[in-house]
Amino acid sequence: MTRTAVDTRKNQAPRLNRDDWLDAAYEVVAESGFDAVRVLSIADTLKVTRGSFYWHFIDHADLIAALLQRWRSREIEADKRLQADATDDPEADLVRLLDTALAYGGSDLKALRFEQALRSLGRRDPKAAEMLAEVDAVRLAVLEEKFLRLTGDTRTASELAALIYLAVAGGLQALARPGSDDRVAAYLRRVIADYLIHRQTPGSGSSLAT
Amino acid sequence: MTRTAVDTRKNQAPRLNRDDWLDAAYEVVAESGFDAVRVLSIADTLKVTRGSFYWHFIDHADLIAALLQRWRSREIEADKRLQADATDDPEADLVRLLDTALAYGGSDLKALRFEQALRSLGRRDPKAAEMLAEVDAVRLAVLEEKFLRLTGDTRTASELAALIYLAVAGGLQALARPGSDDRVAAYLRRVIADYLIHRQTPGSGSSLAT
DNA sequence: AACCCGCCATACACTAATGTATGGTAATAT
DNA sequence: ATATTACCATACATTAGTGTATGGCGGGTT
Repeated sequence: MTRTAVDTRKNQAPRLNRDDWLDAAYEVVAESGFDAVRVLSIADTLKVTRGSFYWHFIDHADLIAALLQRWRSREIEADKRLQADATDDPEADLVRLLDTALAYGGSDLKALRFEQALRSLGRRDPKAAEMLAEVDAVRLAVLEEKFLRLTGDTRTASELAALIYLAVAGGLQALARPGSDDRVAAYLRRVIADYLIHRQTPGSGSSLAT
Repeated sequence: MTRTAVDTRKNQAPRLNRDDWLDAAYEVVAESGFDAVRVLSIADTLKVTRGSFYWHFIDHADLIAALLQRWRSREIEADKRLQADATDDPEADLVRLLDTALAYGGSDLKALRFEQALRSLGRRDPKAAEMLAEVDAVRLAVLEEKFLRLTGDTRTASELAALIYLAVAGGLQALARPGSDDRVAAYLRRVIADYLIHRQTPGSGSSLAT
């Protein structure tokens, strides 16, 4: 939302670039969904007119498409970084991945809501659906590899990977709701870790009902 | 989408009632979300003008509110029916609930997409969020009761109930995507049943990768 | 100093969508 | 038969939003 462009013009508001508009649109999507992206209202928040928009973008569709592409490339980049942090303990790696995903819901709530809005869009827009499938596949592959090294069985690995991904997806959906606090995230983290990663009856940790 | 009102007018299109409009709006929501609900376009599909709409509804907001309320009452009713079908075998009941939920995604895809759209709306609209929380609580209570009788432990029951609910929510999200077939539903059904209800390493059933 | 270019403002045309006011018509009640 | 009611059509006013055409202005270039 802050204008990132370096600008040498003295005592004047810095001029905008394409990313500034994308950042602002990102905010709107995270808060109100893709259908709420209005060129005019974004221009207002950026303190410019639509003349700026139609300089940086062809039209409204161009903005949405650029937003989707930027999201995909960033997500795939993030996944590569996660894979680089792998250790020789797949179980610990899985817990770490789980923590990242759920903290993703705690700290970077904006990114979470953006993805939820994107999934909502994916039910109508084939391009969005395709990008979601792509990113999902990359994430699933990471989980699958960990579970394979953990269990030794291909099918069990793919099933546990799918299951934990679904549970986290459902959990993040719950976390995206306004009013859910950090205790919910902690609860989810422990339950998923106990039942799906360690796969044993939980013995420690705090319940939600305290 | 078909006009349900009985009408004695000879050789003429039957006139509409409030529910006919709600049905048509329901379709739109399931296909394109709440933001796509347009009075004019619905009037077109119903082969009437907006004069009809503003007879049955105060305004656009009235339509949305009525749609939400009808959904809630129907969901709670459905839940009561499910509870009435309970047997003395909680494990079998759980599997049956799971089947219903996932077939819900297979057969009544419309209802599934409507709920997804509603969850998307719930992130902005407090009324929608409240209704979702209400229905979620009712569903969770059913699951929890089954798991309690199955495991004997209160905390384990609540945790397993939450986990299965999240997994199903995530699974339904995957099922709502265009292009997912029945094999996905069957896969989810077996994986969730094996790992969360029976809680044992799966031995039978078909993998997705065939 | 004149010029050009990147970025934005302004004004206009156009479309889509909501809501309102009013009249019409078939069925029903009186 | 007339009146009333329920339901809908028509026409209008209004607003919001997109896109386009053009002009302006600062800043770097030659």
